[in-house]
Amino acid sequence: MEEHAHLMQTLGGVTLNGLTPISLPGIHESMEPANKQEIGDILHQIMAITDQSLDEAQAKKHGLNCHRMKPALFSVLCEIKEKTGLSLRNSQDEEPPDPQLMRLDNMLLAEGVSGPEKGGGASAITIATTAVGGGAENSIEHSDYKAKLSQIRNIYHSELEKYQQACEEFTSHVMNLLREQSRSRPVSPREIERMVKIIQRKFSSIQIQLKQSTCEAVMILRSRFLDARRKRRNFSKQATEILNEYFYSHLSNPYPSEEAKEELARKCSITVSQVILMAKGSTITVSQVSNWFGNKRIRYKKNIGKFQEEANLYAAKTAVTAAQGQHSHDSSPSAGFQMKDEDFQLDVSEDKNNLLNNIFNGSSGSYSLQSSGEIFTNVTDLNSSFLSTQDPGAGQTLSLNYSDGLRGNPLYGPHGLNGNGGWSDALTPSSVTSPIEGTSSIHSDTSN
DNA sequence: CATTATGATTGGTT
DNA sequence: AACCAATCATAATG
Repeated sequence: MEEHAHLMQTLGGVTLNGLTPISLPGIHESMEPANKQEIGDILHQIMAITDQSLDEAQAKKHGLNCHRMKPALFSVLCEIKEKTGLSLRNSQDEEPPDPQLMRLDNMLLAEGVSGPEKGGGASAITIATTAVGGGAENSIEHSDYKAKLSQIRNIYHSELEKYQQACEEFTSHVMNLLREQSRSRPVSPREIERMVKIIQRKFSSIQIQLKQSTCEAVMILRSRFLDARRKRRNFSKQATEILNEYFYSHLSNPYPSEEAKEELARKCSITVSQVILMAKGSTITVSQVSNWFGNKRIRYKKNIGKFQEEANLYAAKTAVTAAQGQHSHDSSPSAGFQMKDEDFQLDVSEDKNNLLNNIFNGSSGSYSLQSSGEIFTNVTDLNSSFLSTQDPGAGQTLSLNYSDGLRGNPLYGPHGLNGNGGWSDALTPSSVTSPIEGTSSIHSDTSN
């Protein structure tokens, strides 16, 4: 234990038995061999200090504090400190608001993560969603999104709180420590302040990390949900079935009214949820129906030939549906709902022949062509199909280029399609007679 | 991995 | 406001 005393004495930088208080720079110069040994001991003790228990250290500290020379030593320390001029003027580095942090903050605020409580939390999202579609129907995804977002929010807040608490704790701890130390060494309030600042900076960097990862999470969530509008999910088979049925049965005027759209949407959704997946939230909205018809119209018009098969299929299908009770499957192999492709092809060629005959024999068919324009288009169609004219580049709406002859059957051609790139406003009554309900008559025609 | 199909978006038109 | 035409982006397909 004497060694302790020794240590303390020498640690003060002064030899307590000497009267010269300050001899720091020249400590070795005045060293005698005996002292060397002493120094070695001291160093050894210093090295071993970490192995000492807290109590031991505390005791030592206490010993130091109670040392009679302590005030003198303290003043010496003050002096040294003054001299070294470590006046820490570098504490004026007022942190500039860090653009990155501001960016993060802004974003978190905008996303409703760091903003006010849950109520208006998803304001940005609400705007985004309502701007997209009908705004009402995508409430499923929306609520899902909201749930996930509030989850992120909660995590964020709890983490943030944790950090803040830890920071506070640590800061007060350090301050206490410094205050305690200020008894044995000079610690200016400014120094404490600086220390606190350093701590806070450290913690704020952790916070930035938190904010960053939160932002990331939100972004991911966003791209998962909101930008899922860009993410295309194919409609179910049944849904496209229904839509196609409507489209081809109203081929002369494929513009469903608002009510019709609603009904279609409903039907599609119901069918979907009933048959395939109730969960997936695969409900089809009115705007989706509108999109579908928009796409369909334009794509149909653009390349009618490509859709002939489909057209015939659905026409036949609706015909069959319409003529349910009848026994009209005498020669027609396409009586079933799911007819095979070859059967269908056969049917098509047969139809074509019929049509050819009808046209070239003076159009004595049972279906009445509406206008000269229709005849024109039909004939053109046939010609092009026979000549196998391949001009896919022609974007003109008038040139109805068929990709191959077989599909060129204009039987269910665009009766209402005029040459100007739009469906002529075929009125409903006419459509009732010929192209739509006419499909049933056509069917009887083909089966004859 | 290239191509096609298809739902969604955008910008302009009527 | 509905629609068209072009375009985007992704799913399905070969």
